[in-house]
Amino acid sequence: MNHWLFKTEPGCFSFDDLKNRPSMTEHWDGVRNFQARNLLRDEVKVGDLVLFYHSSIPEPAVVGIAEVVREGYPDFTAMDPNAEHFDPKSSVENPIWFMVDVRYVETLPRQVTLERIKANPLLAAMPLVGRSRLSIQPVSAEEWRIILAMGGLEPR
DNA sequence: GCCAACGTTGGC
DNA sequence: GCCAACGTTGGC
Repeated sequence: MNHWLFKTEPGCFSFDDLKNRPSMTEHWDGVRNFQARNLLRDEVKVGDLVLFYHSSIPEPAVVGIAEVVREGYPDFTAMDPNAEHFDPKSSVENPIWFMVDVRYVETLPRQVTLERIKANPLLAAMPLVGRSRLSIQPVSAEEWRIILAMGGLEPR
């Protein structure tokens, strides 16, 4: 079982949006970066746990945990001319972009802000800290444990 | 709103 | 295959 960090702009799609879905699940669509695509297509598996990160806001932070409930399948929004992230090069025969489905698991009692993450030397290796713009990032078992503890949760 | 980082595109 | 131009991300 692997751990991940998924970035989203809460104005676009937030952790509360996920929680408030009747099924508490949602497609993670719209990823249009090859490195992130490769992770979604090949590495992210059912049962993997995800740190849900809010970016592009005054206080960027990890706000909760989600679980992968469906793995790597073609992102159909890439084939929809009316969708925001339509890509004419993608087709049913040759899908370029992939997505997974995630389900709400738990809200962190205390948000783990980027500021706190940067202040912790044990988290210095996270791509998040190094100005990476990667929207799907691997998280080590130790980083996972530390961030949950910083968020006020027991290890899981 | 600025700007640094960095991924993508396209001319050669 | 190089690299300059360009576009996007995302913290500040």
